Amino acid sequence: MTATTMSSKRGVLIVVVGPTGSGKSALAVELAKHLRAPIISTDSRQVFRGMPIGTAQPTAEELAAAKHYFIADREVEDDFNCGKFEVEALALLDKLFAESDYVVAVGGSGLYVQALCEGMDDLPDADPAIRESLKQRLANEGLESLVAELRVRDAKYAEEVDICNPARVMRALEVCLSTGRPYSEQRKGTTAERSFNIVKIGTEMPRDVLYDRINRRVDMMVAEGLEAEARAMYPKRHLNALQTVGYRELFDYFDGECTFEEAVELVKRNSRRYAKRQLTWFRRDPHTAWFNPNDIPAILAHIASFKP
RNA sequence: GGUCUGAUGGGCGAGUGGCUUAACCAACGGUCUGCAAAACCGUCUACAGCGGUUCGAAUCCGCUUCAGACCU
Repeated sequence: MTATTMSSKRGVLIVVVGPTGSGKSALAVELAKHLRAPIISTDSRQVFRGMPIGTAQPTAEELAAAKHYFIADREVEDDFNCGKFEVEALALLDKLFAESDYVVAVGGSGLYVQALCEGMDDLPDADPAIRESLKQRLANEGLESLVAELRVRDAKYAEEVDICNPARVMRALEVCLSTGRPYSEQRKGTTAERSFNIVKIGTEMPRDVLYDRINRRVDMMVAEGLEAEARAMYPKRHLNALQTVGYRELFDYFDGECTFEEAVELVKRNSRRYAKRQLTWFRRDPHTAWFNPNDIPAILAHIASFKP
């Protein structure tokens, strides 16, 4: 990014990414305090109310230290996705940058970060009726049937999708059906222009240290009352918001499918796997500079090179 | 000292001469454009050691080492 393009921008969005349990939230608060910046969350689960422990939402202390957005500000019944997030977050940033040179974004949802920084193509939300019928067909006719239809409606995309992945096949079909046009034709893959500069910071640490932190954090969640939180959500377990590590495993325990101890072990394992997937996602972005999350001076120095 | 049993990849655990990548778990790598903490894909070829029998041995025989059980 050149100095001339930078000078036309309104401010700097500091995007903190990294695997779960790597200290993103705490780092974000530190940066927010130093830069007098608000924080917006790029986490697909922390947006919901009623699940503060299992999703490791910022603590009351952290929330008091900086203004947070997209934290526990909607119900689990509400539809939310990366597309909605992009629209709402951009509108919010427009206001925030009117008052602050810096805004910090933190969260572990790679797709949300992508939506915020690169933008999503203009594709429709899922039509509930279409999605439901596709789910039925998947259950009744199998994935092959859906793949066959995709070949007819969008041969190009059928060639490149992972045809073993029902979620991808269904989404493509869903877009074809709701727009009457091939999915691949509408998927531009272009990177949106943003009115602010973006600095991406990744939190990095040795794998064994990370895993140890994750394991201990799960134990802490249990100590803080994860079970009761999950039990309160049990009646809503079919909602997408509850398809979340830390809850699904306890739902299985409530259903008598495993012991409590086994459920907790699974929460740990699935958190580790989630962390690994996050790393795979975030490592791919060459714009991310990786730091030890405790090395605030180095991180601030890096940010300073992107003055608004 | 003697007898017996066992020794399989990080773990568990099949497989008793000739497709076995056993399976599973963990771990690791990867994919990713509206359910993304989701949904997927891939990798990890071991048989305690040595020698022998055989066209061919994880599988049969002998010795060695180790572990366990039992006997004196």
